[in-house]
Amino acid sequence: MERITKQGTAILNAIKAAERPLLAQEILDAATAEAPGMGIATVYRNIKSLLENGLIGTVYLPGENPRYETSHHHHHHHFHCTLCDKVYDIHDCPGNLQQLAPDGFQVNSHELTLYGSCSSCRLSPPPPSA
Amino acid sequence: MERITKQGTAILNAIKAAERPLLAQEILDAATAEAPGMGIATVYRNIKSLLENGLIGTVYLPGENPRYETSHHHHHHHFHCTLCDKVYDIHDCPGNLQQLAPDGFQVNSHELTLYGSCSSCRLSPPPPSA
DNA sequence: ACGATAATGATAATTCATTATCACATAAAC
DNA sequence: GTTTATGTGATAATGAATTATCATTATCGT
Repeated sequence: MERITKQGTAILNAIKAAERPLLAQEILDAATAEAPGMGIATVYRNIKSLLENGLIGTVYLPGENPRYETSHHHHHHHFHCTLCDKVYDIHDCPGNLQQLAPDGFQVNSHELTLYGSCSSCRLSPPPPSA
Repeated sequence: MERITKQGTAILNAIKAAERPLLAQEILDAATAEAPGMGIATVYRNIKSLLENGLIGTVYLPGENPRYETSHHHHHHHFHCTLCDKVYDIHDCPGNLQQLAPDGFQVNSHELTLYGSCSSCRLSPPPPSA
């Protein structure tokens, strides 16, 4: 990916604008608004390139496909809205959790996912089967 | 799965004895000791049945295939040893995490995974590429 | 022990996300 | 504007986990 294309630009713009981790399909949906007609293969090609360049990072949540967001260099967690399925960044952290582990176990890092309803869904819930 | 078979018994025994969540392949490995020659299809068939009967539950960790453990009816978390890749139950919990979410977000539940080295790996580390 | 039928083992098929292929379009260097 | 090679779009292929198929085996009520 050495050349600047409107598809590549749209993909990076979409990821940056979202300010939350997006699935490959969500990236396609968002970027298509700026570059109509683009395909999912282009999304995967650009994701791969952006990951290699360190511009974006991968977010894994339990039982879900990977999501991608702009590289944050600070520790953070995620909130998964069970109504709209959007995932938001949480910039707070419970801190050191060494205390939770049994004796003899050393905790080096942790991943935390919160589940519930996001602000916009609490104001106007999405239709049940959407 | 209405009949009692030595394969089915071996599978449930393996899951119970482990006292930690196992991958389908780990269940096969463990159950094969009690019922030699069994295949992975039998493991999946029995997992499905045990899930339907509520005897076991599914554990999803970020970026990993599902694991299975005996149904606990209490809230708990998991510790993933990055040296041996075993996953252990953690029976402690940081408690209510509503405070971490932004205003307007409601937290209903959470998932926490701790990463580090388990007690047995700290005593005798496994070979690097195992 | 017999018979009906559910479970198994081996393997093919499926599913679904991701990657490769290739003809065509299009950046960018000249 | 022309040239050259990279990027794209459409789609086939791949990889890996899971499920279906089917002939055979084994459970269990009789």
